[in-house]
Amino acid sequence: MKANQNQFAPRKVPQQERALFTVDSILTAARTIIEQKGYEAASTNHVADVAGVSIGSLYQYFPSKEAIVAALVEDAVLKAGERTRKFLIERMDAPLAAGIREIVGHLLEVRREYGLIFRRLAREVPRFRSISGQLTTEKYLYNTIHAFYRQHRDEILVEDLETAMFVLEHLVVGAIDAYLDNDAPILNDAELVQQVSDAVIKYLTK
Amino acid sequence: MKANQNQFAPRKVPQQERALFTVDSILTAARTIIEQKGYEAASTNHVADVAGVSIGSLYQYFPSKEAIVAALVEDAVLKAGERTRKFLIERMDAPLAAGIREIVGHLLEVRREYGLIFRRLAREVPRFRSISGQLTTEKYLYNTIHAFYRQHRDEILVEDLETAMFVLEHLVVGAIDAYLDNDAPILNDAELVQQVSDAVIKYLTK
DNA sequence: CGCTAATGTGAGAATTTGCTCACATCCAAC
DNA sequence: GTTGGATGTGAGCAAATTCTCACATTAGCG
Repeated sequence: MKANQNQFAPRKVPQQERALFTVDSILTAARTIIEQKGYEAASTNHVADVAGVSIGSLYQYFPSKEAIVAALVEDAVLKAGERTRKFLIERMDAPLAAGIREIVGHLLEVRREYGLIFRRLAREVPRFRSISGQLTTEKYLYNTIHAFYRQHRDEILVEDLETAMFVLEHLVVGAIDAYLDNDAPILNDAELVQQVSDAVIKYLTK
Repeated sequence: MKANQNQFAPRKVPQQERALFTVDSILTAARTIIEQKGYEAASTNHVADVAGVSIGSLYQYFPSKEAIVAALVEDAVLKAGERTRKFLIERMDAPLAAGIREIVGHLLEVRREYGLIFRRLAREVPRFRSISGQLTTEKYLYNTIHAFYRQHRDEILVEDLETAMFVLEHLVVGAIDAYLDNDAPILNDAELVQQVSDAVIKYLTK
């Protein structure tokens, strides 16, 4: 029995170029619709319509609606994760305060680009909460950030670094997401990064 | 023309006691289902079923599925808001640090009780984002919290209090919501309140 | 009791959803 | 050019969903 066949695995791997284009159109359409109107609005027929392909083509490559979403999440997690990982490694030797400011700024960028997918899908669809809960950029990068903090362990006054990291992670992401969600923000990117970084730095070192 | 008739307004106001009970059953059922299985699972038939009333009764009092949800949101906003407002007024003269710790603790309680409704509905259903975006407990209480901070203006080093409040609000709520969402938290209530309060206090006063 | 309005019922109409399948078209290799 | 597999199509099925409506039941009141 092939019980191990991932239920989200693509049905067919595109081999010709036009097939690749089809798959890409579907993913892009799905992402656009979900970002703009939410998961509910992303019916398979609508996705196929926006993608400019027939519903049949859609089901040729994706076994179910959820498989499309799973592909989106996976893509976002991988890309955002990899990008942040590289960024962090480059900054590994930066001074604590400057490093934190850069990291927060970078996180804002990444959340702006991929955040909607994470937020919408991870929270709207309970089913995906577990996926992104385990794979969310932050957890994926736990080790890297942990390493950065350990690098500056002597400057950090907080006793329990693990607990602090949990709080910090959600403090930062919470503020960034709220800022991005806000239609009429009372501050701009630079100010947000400044304030959030300040809070993090003070929390860790004072 | 009655164009101003709220699209979420109840169709009929219950007058007899059994009708009140019916309405209440519907709201309770809807709330339970949404909290446990999310918005998608709360089909009108299912809600009526769980409530123990017929689908016809449901539509006698609520013009649409969204009207039920709107009623839930409104109720949560009002109750949570009023509760927090009273709490804050009582604490208005508390010392800054102690006051903040109590406020964060209170916010954790309130979010635990009503947060699922806010989070699920506000984020899952784009349509309700605007409602709760304007009515969310925090904004509703903006003035009260602002007054508390002004009470301690001399201890607070942050220059722009409005900006700081925006950041703080989402910092705190972000961390609390993440904590409540987390299935296997690495800290407990007291520790969370302690850490979050610490961050707030340091951010404001150092 | 008898009457009326309030309340409750649930089959099913109308629509939407995810998804299939029989068929048409395209491409690459010989 | 022919052939076979890869790709694309869209009518339409089955199930689910929102909501209506004609009717049944109940409560309150003279």
